[in-house]
Amino acid sequence: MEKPVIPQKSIYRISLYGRCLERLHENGHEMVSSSALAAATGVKSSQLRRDLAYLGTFGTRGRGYPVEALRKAIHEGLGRVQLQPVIMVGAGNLGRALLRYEGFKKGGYEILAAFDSAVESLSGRKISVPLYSSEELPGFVKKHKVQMAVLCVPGEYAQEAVNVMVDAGIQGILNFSPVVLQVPADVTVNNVDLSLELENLNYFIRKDSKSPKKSG
Amino acid sequence: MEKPVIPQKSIYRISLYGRCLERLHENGHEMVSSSALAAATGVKSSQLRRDLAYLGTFGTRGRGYPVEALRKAIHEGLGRVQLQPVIMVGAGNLGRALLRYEGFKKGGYEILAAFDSAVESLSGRKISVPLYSSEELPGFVKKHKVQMAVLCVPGEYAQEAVNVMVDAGIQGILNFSPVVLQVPADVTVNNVDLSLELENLNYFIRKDSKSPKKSG
DNA sequence: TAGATTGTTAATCGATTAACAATC
DNA sequence: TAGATTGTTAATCGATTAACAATC
Repeated sequence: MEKPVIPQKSIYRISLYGRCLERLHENGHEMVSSSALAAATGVKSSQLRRDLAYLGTFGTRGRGYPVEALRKAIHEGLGRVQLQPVIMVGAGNLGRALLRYEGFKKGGYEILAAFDSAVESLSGRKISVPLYSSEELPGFVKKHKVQMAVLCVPGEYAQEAVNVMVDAGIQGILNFSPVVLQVPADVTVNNVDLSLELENLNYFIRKDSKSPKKSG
Repeated sequence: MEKPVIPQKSIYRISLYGRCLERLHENGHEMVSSSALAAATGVKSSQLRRDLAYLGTFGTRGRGYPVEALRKAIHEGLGRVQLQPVIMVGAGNLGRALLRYEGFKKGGYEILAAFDSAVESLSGRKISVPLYSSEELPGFVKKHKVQMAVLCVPGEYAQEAVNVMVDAGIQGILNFSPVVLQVPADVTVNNVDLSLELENLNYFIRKDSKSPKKSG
């Protein structure tokens, strides 16, 4: 038995189970069956059980899963820490917007600072975190041992910014720039491409009925 | 030969090819090989050729693909229109942020209006599009024949909002609320779950080497 | 013609699902 | 015990890739 490599899609779903278990816990539920939890997250119960099997065995046959214990096991299995530091690279419209978004903090992610190549032009804007010039990025990342970054720079500067970030030690990048990034194999990039999502929706609307399903 | 059902993942990649072809066209390239285009978008050349095969045959053996003709064929194949109207539902931090994001317009998507349940509390904010109360949504959607919406309301109101939107005739929803939405089979939902993305990154950083790849 | 590159098939790989023995 | 539900295997499905004949 080696540590299993968990597929990325399973990781997404497992996060979803975790979130759902938080709700169940708040509502006072102590046990939940795979079919109930699966229904709440929109997956098949067999898929849920298989996903959980990557992390271990937590259920009781005939009974289901203990809500709170499973929630904890999932958080542990996903390697969640109390507060994971993150930097924002690019403080244009989208970057500043995301800084104001509360959702990150809830999940345990704190945006420590933002970096932009044109700090002076942003002096009028109120930003909730310290704003630094791009040159200070490597020093900051090393000093605060930041491993994750959100990238919101215009496409033409994205690769350049990534090279600097990776050199500085960033290992995970949530990329909002509409560009395919080149990174070493030990760096993870997750892309959120808003135009692509709209384009995709546009294709599938009116194609009605038998369209292949997914969940992003 | 029936119209083929194109998998969603292929649609994403085909959009990417289209974007890359625009750049090649601007740079004066007239022909491009599957391997060059594939390299530029980070896929295997055989996958690219297979993706294109869903739309038709556009290449010349021994030569490659004509850049401009392929670009046009892709836009047509994806059913792109000059200006697709979209509404924003929810004008909180994230919603207002996305309104300011320029990227949508470039792709041919125009956000016509925003809707929020607490219009009065937003009177101080400068918003680039008309802001209406939620009650006006159904009328607006029908009047302007809007088919697509971006959803940015807090999780607890999301399903309720979706029910109204679907009733009004919305067929495609880009969902930023961290909730699994229930919709009829003829409505398409694409989820962008920012916390989930960070959680996912967090799992894969430091798991280094052999992590399974994807591109979102 | 010889070299290059497509379009397409067949082989491979991985992910989902149904099914059921184990067992509470 | 009888009924319920897990954990896991085997079957199915779909997507990726290698390979190559077709052909410019």
